[in-house]
Amino acid sequence: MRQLSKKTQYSLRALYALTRHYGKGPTLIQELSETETIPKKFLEQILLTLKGFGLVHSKKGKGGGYALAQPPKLIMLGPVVRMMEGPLAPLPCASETRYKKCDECPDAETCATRIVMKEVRDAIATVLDNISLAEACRRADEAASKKSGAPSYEI
Amino acid sequence: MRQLSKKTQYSLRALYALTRHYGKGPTLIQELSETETIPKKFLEQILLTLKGFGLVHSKKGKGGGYALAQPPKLIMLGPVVRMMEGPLAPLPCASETRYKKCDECPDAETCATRIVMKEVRDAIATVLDNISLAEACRRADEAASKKSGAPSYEI
DNA sequence: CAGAACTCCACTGAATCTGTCGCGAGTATG
DNA sequence: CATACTCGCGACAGATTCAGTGGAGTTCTG
Repeated sequence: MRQLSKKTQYSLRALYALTRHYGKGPTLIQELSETETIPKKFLEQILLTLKGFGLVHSKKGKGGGYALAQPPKLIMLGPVVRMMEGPLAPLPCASETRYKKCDECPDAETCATRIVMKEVRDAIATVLDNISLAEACRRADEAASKKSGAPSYEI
Repeated sequence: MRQLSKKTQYSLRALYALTRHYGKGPTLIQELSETETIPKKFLEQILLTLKGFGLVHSKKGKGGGYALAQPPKLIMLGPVVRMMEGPLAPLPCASETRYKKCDECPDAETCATRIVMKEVRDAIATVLDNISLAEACRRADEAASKKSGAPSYEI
């Protein structure tokens, strides 16, 4: 399947950073850009998009910056990926959220490709719609602590 | 996730057609192109690629054409998609078959994105590596007979 | 008001996708 | 051998998308 775009990768990385910073006030684009090594202007664009979807909110002026609009437990990865990449399904005609008839096959119901890709979509959605930002960060921390041998720490 | 390319869609359609024709001698590019409405020259290119991977074989001259190189039961969709699209994983660093370190994250083992996308990859692979061409065609036929047998809603 | 920070829109260079063109090469048949 | 029939192969081109840049503008705090 095709790679996730940089935009999505950066989005996720930025959101993880915001998750770790949740409850501690807004974070500067500048800061996110540096800690996550994301081109600043590109990140700006991305955060703007995320804001458009209501995932984060921003504050202008001194003391401003970006913060998650909801607790990280409530933000699932599925919607985030959908925002940046479009439907999860490998084909529009296999999408649940944004179905679009494909002009190729005369009959969608009996199209073998569609049937299979619908299953793929469901598999992907099951994973992404059941992991929250908080959970993803927790797993990363878990992996880190397992690696270093040190006990875990909570979010 | 990003859409399947036309190339992959056409590949699958062509392979389904060859599956249905399996054991009945070679099929002409011309014929495949017409019945599946795929641009002929493009299809030619695609079949050549598939041949390169050993999935089909061809015969030139009169009475020539293309045919599956193996029984359709033995050809899984996973490898086909991998041939045309590259790794199934949404990120190279989450790929099993073609792992490639991503330059972004300093530590692959504790990268949250990678951990999640590895799960996505596994989910996709589970679906695609367990459905053969034969099985996919069977399901489509099943859907077709169910449709004609039990009256359902028309589009 | 000054300055910090986000907002918005346009633009560009590179890559990839989706084909198309033309001729060449191999094979069967009479 | 001649001929018709098929695939083989390399180059090329238009459209679209990606990834990133630039610059002017707006809003908020002190």
